[in-house]
Amino acid sequence: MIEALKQEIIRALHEVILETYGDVPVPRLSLEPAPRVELGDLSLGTFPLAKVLRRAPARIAADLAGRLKLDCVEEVKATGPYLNIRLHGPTLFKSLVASALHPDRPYGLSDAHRGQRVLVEFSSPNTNKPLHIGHVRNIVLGWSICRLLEAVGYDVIKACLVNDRGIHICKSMTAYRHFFPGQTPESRGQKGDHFVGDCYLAYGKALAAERDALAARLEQEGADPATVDERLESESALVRETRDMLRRWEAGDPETRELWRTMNGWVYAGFDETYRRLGIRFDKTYHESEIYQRGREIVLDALEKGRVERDGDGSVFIDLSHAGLGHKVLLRSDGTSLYITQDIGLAVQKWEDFSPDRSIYVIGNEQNHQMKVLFATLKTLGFAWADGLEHFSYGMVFLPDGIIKTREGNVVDADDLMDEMFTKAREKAIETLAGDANDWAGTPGDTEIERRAHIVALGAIKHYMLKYNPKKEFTFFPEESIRLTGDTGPYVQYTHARIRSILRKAEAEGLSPDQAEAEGGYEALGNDDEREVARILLAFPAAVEGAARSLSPSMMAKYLTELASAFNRFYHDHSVLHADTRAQKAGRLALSAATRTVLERGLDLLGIEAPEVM
RNA sequence: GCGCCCGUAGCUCAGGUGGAUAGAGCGCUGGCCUCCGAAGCCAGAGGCCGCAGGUUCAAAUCCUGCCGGGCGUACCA
Repeated sequence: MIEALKQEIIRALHEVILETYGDVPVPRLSLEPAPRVELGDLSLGTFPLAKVLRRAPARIAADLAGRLKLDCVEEVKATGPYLNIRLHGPTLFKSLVASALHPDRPYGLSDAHRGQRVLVEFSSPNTNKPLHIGHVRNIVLGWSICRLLEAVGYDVIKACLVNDRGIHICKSMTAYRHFFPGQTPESRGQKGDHFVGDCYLAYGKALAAERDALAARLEQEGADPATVDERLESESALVRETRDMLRRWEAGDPETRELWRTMNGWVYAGFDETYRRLGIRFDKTYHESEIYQRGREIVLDALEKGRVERDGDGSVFIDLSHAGLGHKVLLRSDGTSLYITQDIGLAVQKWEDFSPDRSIYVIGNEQNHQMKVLFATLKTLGFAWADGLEHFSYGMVFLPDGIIKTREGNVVDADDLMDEMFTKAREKAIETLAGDANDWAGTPGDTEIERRAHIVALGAIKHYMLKYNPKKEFTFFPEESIRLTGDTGPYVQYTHARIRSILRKAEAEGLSPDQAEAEGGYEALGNDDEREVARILLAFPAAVEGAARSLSPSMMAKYLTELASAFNRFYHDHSVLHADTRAQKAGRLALSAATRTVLERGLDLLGIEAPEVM
């Protein structure tokens, strides 16, 4: 196995160091993939050694290069401060393929965190409008970090919080009564979440009209125009009605609750459909309406215990000045709760439900400060587990003409995006099918074409959302998001499908990857393109570990593009099935099969499907 | 004002805890389908890594200042 091989080399290096420099404290040695094939397969930077030995790095590399001798090592070269190791070809390919194709121990996955539990909260939509690309980035990131954490052994709970109560849904409800009475998603032939979203937009539009009228009146009366919003708040019938709606909801008014349940039900049906298309599911869904009272009780309890204080006006606040965060109000002077109040309740609820070692919030960086305040509050309230809370902060999604404004409907809707991408992928699939030179089994019917188009469409969208550093905000360019060529999901998927195609053809010839050893295939491998593929395959476990540790799907996306690119170069220049000898054929087939499993596994860590054909 | 984040090729971005000639995609120019699927491959042009100092044997990477952008700084959600 490849890991054993690396360990063997590290052990040998260790010995050589002791032989050469006497009894010195040797730092942990880590072998990294060499940056370029010409240099070798693995590299050891001698900088840490230089520190301990107080010798020039280049000198150390030269000393060690002359002494390291192992059967599995073909050549050791010192290049400046680096020790570059070229492995014995057949040994390298053989152990690599054996690792990659091992049926019981999935290559690249580890159980380093076996027995540890992590809860990841993501998506967390409001129920007054459909999901847009901002949510999609959140969802796709959340899903991928879950997969990455699972890949290193964590027991992962995928959780979602639905903000199903509050003033926002009351706005949609108010607008529904006024402008869409008696209508339903069915009567309108519309997804439920889209219908409720239209209600919300209608509310915004009606309010804007009232505002314009009021502004005109104020101007006529010669009043200060700066007071428009203030006056609107107090004079608008619509605003009054909405606030009244919220009050009645809290009081449990049956009619209000009934409308709320109905409209939320429409939204959930719509969300479920969108999640289904995205291939997302949650282990646990929390509803704000079910836990918001919980936070209130916790705060009142803390008040009794003297951990928080009551201000002169009746509001309850916590002093976080020890954390440099000043005071934070936790209950309004009228006794009602704030957003942070339910956040406290939710945090406690999550702990009681799952007691996770880590609890990750996938939330935009606009809430960095609020998250800091929440964590500090929980810590100050005496919850020791608050140390395990993490904010996975990602950058906002912008549109080419600025930030997303849901209130104005300036959004790219998640469903629309998937529709558009699907249409494009479908056209491409039909075009490919019409061409010659492919081995599509039989004549795929419409449903089969659509199944493939769906896989590619989602691959494109997810990869586009994941390939950028999550910390940075990114601008969503519609043309780029639906691209099928270049550094995209379909590029990696295509490579996978091509390998599948080769494997199918080989199978038809009675050839399978596991014949490589018997056929002497590993001895037949070794050109630069093959070694380049091997060099990258070698780096997969480290890529998974690194991406999981830094919660960085973009690292994995980058890795997969590199692997796919190296493989494309390889099989473009070296035919697998038309190789010169049977041994070469068998060796290349095995290398291809190994690449395929890594591509599939890597794509899975991004939440992307690896298609058999495209 | 204060806090956090960002500024790398025409455009969009990579460049884990400083280290081997600064990379990729798109776009542009020019090649490759009697050859395992051209959603592919190859070549070329294109960069005072925002500016100025500093630390270091070594800085795109660390420190300071400045310039330019983003997001926060609610008894909103």
